[in-house]
Amino acid sequence: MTNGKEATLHHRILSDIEGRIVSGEWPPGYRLPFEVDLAVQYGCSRMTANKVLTHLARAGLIERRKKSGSFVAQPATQAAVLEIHSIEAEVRSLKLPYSYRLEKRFQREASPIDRQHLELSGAASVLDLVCLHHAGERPFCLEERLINLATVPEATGEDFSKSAPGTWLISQIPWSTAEHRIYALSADAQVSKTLDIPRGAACLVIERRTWGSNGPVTFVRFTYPGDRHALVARFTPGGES
Amino acid sequence: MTNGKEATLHHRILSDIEGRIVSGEWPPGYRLPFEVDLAVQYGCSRMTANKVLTHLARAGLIERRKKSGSFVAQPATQAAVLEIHSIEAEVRSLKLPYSYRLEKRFQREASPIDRQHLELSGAASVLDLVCLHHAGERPFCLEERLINLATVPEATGEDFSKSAPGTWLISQIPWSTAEHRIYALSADAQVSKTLDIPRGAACLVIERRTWGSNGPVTFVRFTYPGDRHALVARFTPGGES
DNA sequence: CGAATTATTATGTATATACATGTTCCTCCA
DNA sequence: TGGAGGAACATGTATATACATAATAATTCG
Repeated sequence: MTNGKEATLHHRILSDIEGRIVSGEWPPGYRLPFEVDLAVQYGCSRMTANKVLTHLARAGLIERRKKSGSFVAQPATQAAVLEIHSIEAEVRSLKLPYSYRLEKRFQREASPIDRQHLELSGAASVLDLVCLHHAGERPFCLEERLINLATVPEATGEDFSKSAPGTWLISQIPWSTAEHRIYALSADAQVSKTLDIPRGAACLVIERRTWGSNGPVTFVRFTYPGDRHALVARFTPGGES
Repeated sequence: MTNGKEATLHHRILSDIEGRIVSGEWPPGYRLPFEVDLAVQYGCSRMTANKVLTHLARAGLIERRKKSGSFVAQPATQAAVLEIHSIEAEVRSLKLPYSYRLEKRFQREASPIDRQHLELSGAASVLDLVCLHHAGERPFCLEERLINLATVPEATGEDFSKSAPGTWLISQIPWSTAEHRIYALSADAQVSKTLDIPRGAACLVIERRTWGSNGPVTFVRFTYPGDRHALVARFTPGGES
């Protein structure tokens, strides 16, 4: 990862061009040399140059147009990568003992609000869970979750009293599409009591909607005491780390 | 973009394999067929199969090990992509009139706190800006910014009274690395007055540190009234949109 | 029997080649 | 003059080939 030096031709050319772009030597809109010219310049075949340019295009650094050539792209919207770990991992990275408790567990027909959260159109059964994650003695995060039993019927047989539903779900639906909404909220009576924070204290709320290949899987809202937690997102031009 | 159908061999193979992985047919840890076998199976050359697997590896769906083969990866940490637009674009997407006002502008030697924010070790001059972004009549976002004059000396000549420093900086340093910290905070006296919200109201705070190829560029803190703003982040297994 | 050596295997990188495809530009003819 | 048609061009995709590299399996020898 420290990347002592990947001395392949591919990497050399790639990082050279990348360097020229991020340094501003080749500003947005600049037309870079044609594939054949790059090939001559770096003493490689066109295929290799093509691969590098394809790579850069996929990374969003350049745009390619037939006949016209390849151009340095305009960095339109900053796209930062938000890594979302499991809560247990988060707590442990703070070097605090982690514990988990299931507060409530209902199985019921989806209410209109449930259907809205899960983006369901018709009737469906859902599992409604409320869990509390602790870091040491103090509550760390409140988790309110809906599981769509149409796509994850196996959830009926799980009681989630010992381990959090998030980790169990990943074993069931390993690869899923997700959409997150992040906002701030003042703790109401319920939240302030559950999280043991003053009423009105700022909380960071993360809502996540998850889809598998068979449709909506789960909706979850994490509520964190705002002064005890922060999300971190990163962006590097080339991608990679 | 709607992707009517990219009927290239590459795309066919790619989406086929991707489908098997996200559907769970090939679960995490599963060893997929060797390149030569895939080549036979799809009636293509090994080079083409290799390209597809390389693509999948870059997208993080598989891991490759020499001699052993390629394996479906464990989706360790959910990595969602957070698209951060300019504030003007944000406001306009809400169909509200946007306006901008510069509140303060200082040039000074970096204080210890400035240096900490910009991750500077030695002495340096900085530009300290406070701006207010409005949506319609109401304050939408408070921007507190430090600009490192060592890397962006041109900023001295800009007064930022008409347009926000963010957009100007992008024209100076188009490609930059950035790190974001997102958290919730209760409005103190200062913030509540500036944003015209009750004291103690929850705010969403986004701090961004930016580096160019010549070092630290800027540090900025955006403070949003929490009930009026949310961030959205997405994740799709293959990447792409 | 066990350690060192060698062979095998699958991926990694690079090249030369071929043809397809979408643009642009130029030419030629009505 | 203007527009249809085609040549030129740059990228896109695919193949066959070659050799490098890393990891494992097999073999050899002290």
